[in-house]
Amino acid sequence: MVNPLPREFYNRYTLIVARELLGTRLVRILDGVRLVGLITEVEAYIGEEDLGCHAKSGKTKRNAVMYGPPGHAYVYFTYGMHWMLNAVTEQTGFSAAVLIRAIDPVEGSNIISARRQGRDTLGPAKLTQALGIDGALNGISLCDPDSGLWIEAGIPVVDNDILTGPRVGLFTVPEPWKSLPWRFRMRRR
DNA sequence: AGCACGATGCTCT
DNA sequence: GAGCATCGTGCTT
Repeated sequence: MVNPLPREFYNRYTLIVARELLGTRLVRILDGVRLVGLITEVEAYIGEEDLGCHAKSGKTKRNAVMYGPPGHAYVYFTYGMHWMLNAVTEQTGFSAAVLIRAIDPVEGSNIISARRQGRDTLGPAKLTQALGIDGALNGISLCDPDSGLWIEAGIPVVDNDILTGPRVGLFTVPEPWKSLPWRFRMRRR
């Protein structure tokens, strides 16, 4: 079954998309094998006004994908060794995205676990490493299965099972951006 | 369970 | 040259 969320899903206010991405299924075809994880934690990054967002200084070579159409993957490299996966949101020309921060493996768990050498997939760089996501996927469409990476509908998540809080790792970002509750995660069992 | 730290290289000023 | 939307290890409590 291959049924990616449609582009219109992503073409909405980023906080709505972020909230609704919780509980969806992140699907990766790696070496012909299907690896799937439930998305359990995300963060919203919204436009040039948001001083925590990569677009805060305008369009650059790195962040260009965020200015493009919604429903594409914005994958960037940081800390000298880590790849981060984002889903581009809102209309073309507006720079916004949702960072995928954690997944719960539900298909191909054995392979995911092996790729992680037994460690977890709760962290933005951990899940990209687990699923073999890197810069080669920057800019691909999340609405086209041929890309080898997409997001499908998953399980329903009620508000009561969601925790919000400030985004992680924005050490030098000024207020109020540093503390806005733009991180969403599913309550741990 | 929590904190400190080093790894490591790309991007933008 | 500074600054990173981080992770794993190793040490302390």
